[in-house]
Amino acid sequence: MDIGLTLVQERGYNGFSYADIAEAIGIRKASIHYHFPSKQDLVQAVLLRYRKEFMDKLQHISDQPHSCLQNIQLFFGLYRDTLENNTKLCLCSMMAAELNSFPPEIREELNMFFDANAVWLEHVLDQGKKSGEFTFSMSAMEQAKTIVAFVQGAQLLSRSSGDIGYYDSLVTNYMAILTPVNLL
Amino acid sequence: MDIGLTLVQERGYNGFSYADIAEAIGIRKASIHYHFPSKQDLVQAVLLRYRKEFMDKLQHISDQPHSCLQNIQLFFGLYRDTLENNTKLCLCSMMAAELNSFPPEIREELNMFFDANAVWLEHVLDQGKKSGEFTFSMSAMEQAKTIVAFVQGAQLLSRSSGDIGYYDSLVTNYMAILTPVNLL
DNA sequence: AGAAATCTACCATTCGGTAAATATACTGTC
DNA sequence: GACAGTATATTTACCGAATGGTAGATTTCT
Repeated sequence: MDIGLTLVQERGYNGFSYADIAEAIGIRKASIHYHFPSKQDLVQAVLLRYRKEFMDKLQHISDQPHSCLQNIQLFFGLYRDTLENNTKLCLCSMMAAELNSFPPEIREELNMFFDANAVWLEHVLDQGKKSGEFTFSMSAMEQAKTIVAFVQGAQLLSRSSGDIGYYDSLVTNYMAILTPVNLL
Repeated sequence: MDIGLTLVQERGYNGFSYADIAEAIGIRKASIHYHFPSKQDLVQAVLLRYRKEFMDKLQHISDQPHSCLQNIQLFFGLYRDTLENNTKLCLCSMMAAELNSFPPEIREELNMFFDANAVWLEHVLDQGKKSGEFTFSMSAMEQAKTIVAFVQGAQLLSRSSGDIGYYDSLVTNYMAILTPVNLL
């Protein structure tokens, strides 16, 4: 599953095969089919685990006594880590690009991931707005969704540019949008 | 090339084959290989044309006597059109997702597309800032790059959600970020 | 007649997937 | 602790279909 995850993030669902995983592990294709009968079973299991682990990471951030500003920065940091680790993309944006290769169940999984991101951000944004750390005119949920869209796009463009500094710059600029001028 | 473009936008580079195009046209595979010897030749030609046509559309917008606000809205409209047309993605974000399937030449083409988007936006933003239509603290180019990242992510998430209203909502919110409060 | 385009008929390779044999690991019994 | 029985896992050896691609004959257009 680790290797499957990496391969989807790097090449996409249609860009790797059972043979690739088998070779990476040093095992035979059929052994993988024993655990994951079809490729979609595999990717679904990987997706489920990915989403759970990502949610745990968000929860872990929430559990720490951070400021709202720090929380958002740590959120962007999670997506930066993915990019930093061999310039991978978020599994879910990768799979969202290949959406038409998947059945409805998997599509719903993807939307659950994006929604969960937005809900987590909503809380942080709501708190931060009250504390004066953030300024935005729309609702916290609307701002949250905008950030999710932004971070996915930022990751995509940064990888394409071949420079993680591109991501950092984009995030810095979005943080400037979010925070009151006098706090910069 | 039309069909090739559509197929990449809908399924991705690794999600279609020469046979798919042949069937759609009602022609044989070999006939396509006559015009485009390899699949990468095909996609490169499609990409080149796509970029050129998109630049023409941007130029056409610039040529009209629009306000800067209208220009940005028409920009978002171009990406909306793609989404509206059978929920396709921008060719370049689709290919950027599958970046590792392509040689450096194609990767550079993709970055040229994104850069050109940013440069076009930069002009509009710069003008709009001076006219008071837009408010942002960073440079026009930085805001432009942020918008490019945002619009790509917005398209991806909207298609995943299966609701073009998702895109509209995201764009509306980003426009609120860009424009002074009193002008809303 | 000559050029351009399309055709038929292939090719080797890879794809996801399966059946059946074999090997490995665990478990209760004496 | 040795042993048999049983699940678990991995293997070999396939399968049919699809992949990108090619050679050469044939058709179509100018």
